[in-house]
Amino acid sequence: MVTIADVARHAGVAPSTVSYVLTGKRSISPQTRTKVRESIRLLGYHPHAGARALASSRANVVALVLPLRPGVHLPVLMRFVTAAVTTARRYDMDVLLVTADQGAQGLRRVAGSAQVDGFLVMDVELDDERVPLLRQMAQPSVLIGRPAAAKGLTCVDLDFEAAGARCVDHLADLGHRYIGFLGAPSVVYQRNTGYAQRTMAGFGAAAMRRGIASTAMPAEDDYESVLASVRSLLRTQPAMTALVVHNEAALGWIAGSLRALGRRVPDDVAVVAICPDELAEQMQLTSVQLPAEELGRQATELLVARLNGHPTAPLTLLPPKLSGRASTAPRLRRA
Amino acid sequence: MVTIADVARHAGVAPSTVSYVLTGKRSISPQTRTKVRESIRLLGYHPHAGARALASSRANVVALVLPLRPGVHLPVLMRFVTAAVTTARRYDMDVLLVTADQGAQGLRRVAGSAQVDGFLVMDVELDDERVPLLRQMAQPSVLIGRPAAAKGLTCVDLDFEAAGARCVDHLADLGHRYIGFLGAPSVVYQRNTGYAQRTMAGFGAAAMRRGIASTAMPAEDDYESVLASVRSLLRTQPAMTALVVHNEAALGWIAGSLRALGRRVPDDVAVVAICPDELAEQMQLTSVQLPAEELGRQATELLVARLNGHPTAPLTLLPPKLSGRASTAPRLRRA
DNA sequence: TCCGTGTGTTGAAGCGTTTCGACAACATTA
DNA sequence: TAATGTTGTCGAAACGCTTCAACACACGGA
Repeated sequence: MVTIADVARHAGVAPSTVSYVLTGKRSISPQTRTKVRESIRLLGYHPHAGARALASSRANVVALVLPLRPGVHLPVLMRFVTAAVTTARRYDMDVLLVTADQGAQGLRRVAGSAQVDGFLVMDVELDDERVPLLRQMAQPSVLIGRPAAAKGLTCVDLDFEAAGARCVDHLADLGHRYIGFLGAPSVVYQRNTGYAQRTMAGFGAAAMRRGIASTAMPAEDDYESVLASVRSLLRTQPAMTALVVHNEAALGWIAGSLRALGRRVPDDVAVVAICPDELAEQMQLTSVQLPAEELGRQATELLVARLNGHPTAPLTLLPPKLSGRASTAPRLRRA
Repeated sequence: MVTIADVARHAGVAPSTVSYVLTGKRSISPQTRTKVRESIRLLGYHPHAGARALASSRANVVALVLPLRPGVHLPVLMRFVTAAVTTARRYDMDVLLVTADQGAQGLRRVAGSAQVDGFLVMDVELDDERVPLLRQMAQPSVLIGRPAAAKGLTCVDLDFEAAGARCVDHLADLGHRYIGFLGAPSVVYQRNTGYAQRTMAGFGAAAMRRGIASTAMPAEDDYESVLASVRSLLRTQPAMTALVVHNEAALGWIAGSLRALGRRVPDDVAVVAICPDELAEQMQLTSVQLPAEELGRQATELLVARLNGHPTAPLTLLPPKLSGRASTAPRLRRA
């Protein structure tokens, strides 16, 4: 293995000088710098990560804590992962994978052994067992999602309340007066999942604000129950001309269910989804995006900032973005 | 930070003794061992990963090189990842994520800095640019899939030839004499993708062996072209009573296409898929499993074996397993 | 009694970095 | 001219662990 001493000898300088060239923590004359750089290139030198970690107490690795439990939408997850890895690499950091099944136990181990400098935690629940642990750890962490007690933590999330409201506003602007909401499976609400409840709340409040009648139903993820939920919505509110859907698994059956009940999209019923843009694009649905990449990138950047001692806002909420597509397109001229 | 010296002092022994208790590389008396263990617990000691890596030249981390490019089936990928992480943890190793977009460059960096002890490489192509690099690296690697030049490498793969053959045998045993094969999109074959070609080869050879007429078509992943492919198969071979499908994206449209062409599954046409078991279960298709977990586990175990200096077979082929389901179920009594 | 043998423990020397204080050499100011 | 910065480089001391050679001790056999 090529060591820093080899490089130093080859370049005719002291090892510390090589180190300073590498880290840039002291000024080095241009001549020396290029000389050292050349030696590094020639010898194919790579600093030993362990030695570096030991001496600097910085591993240049962040832990990515992934759920991997049933019910997570994998395409979204992977986009997040990609974004996190890419962003981390931009700051010369690597990513260590910690799966959630290792639990708090795993976090403690990884943190205790100084293997990582910080944590990126995905899929946080409202009262997550890991949250108290994260708070008392030496390493900083950034959470995707918002636990109930977010005090002292850094969180990144889509502003789901605003997302719910944005759907209503869009539809209201198009002239709709009776709007339905098709939500996640009811277990999700029972579990006290933050984003689902926040979306509902935002939707409801916006509807009230705009003087619009709203009706909401949960939906399971098979065709039969989607159909049942939609039927129930239409029965409750026969004048309904628009539907907001916050349920990725149900999306595929919405159009079919409506058609089965004699309504066409978008002529009889407009549809707005809250889902990854890719999915909406594929089905040509107007949608509020679930910006996985953006969340991943921002979370990683916040973590890096904290690692460098910069203060960060405790909560970063991404504003929702709506993309108009065919499922609400030609509604401007309605009564 | 609690160091090994703190533990040693607390337990009244030398630091080296603590180290030996931890690693088990020398015999330690039961009394001393429990005493040390107790101190470790009490003080909450975790060995510093960097220091350990430096001293032992073992990082206890394996790199997982993931594709993350379009076209990979994510559910399968994630199952593989989970299996790899879980298995690695069983051997006290962690997993560093390296995405393929970092390319050979990334491999070199990670390897050079001694950050990892070995590589787990997924989604290997027939002539992969990383293969020559892997061969000359100090750290061992295990590949999922088989490059053309596998010499000097350790590979794990499903025996796709046998999988193709297994489908034919199953159908032949049920009495089918005219069988169709619906493959991946044609680009996949153009790309020289190993598993696709091997499956085809196995299918064809088995059909010849059993004296069965076979017809094959590629299929793109939208409904229209699946329908077109199926129609083309039926036109070429009107007596066809069974179909082998090696195309995950097409699976959802098979039954529909057949119905559109006036054939019911399984009464008129039996269907066997080659895909993850979960998918097949969901659609009630007889299938040859794509054992993601098993591949991940085996690959990791092979890597660990190599790390410990044990010799390993250059190629591990998992035998295909067929699960009978409704799509071929009641065919035993056919003419 | 002395010698080998085996078992359990220790001290010290690394492992390859970073970083701190020191120190020349030179530039700036009083 | 002397005092005071500045800039670029160096030497050496950490960092926390593993591991090797060495040692103390108890044991059974000659």
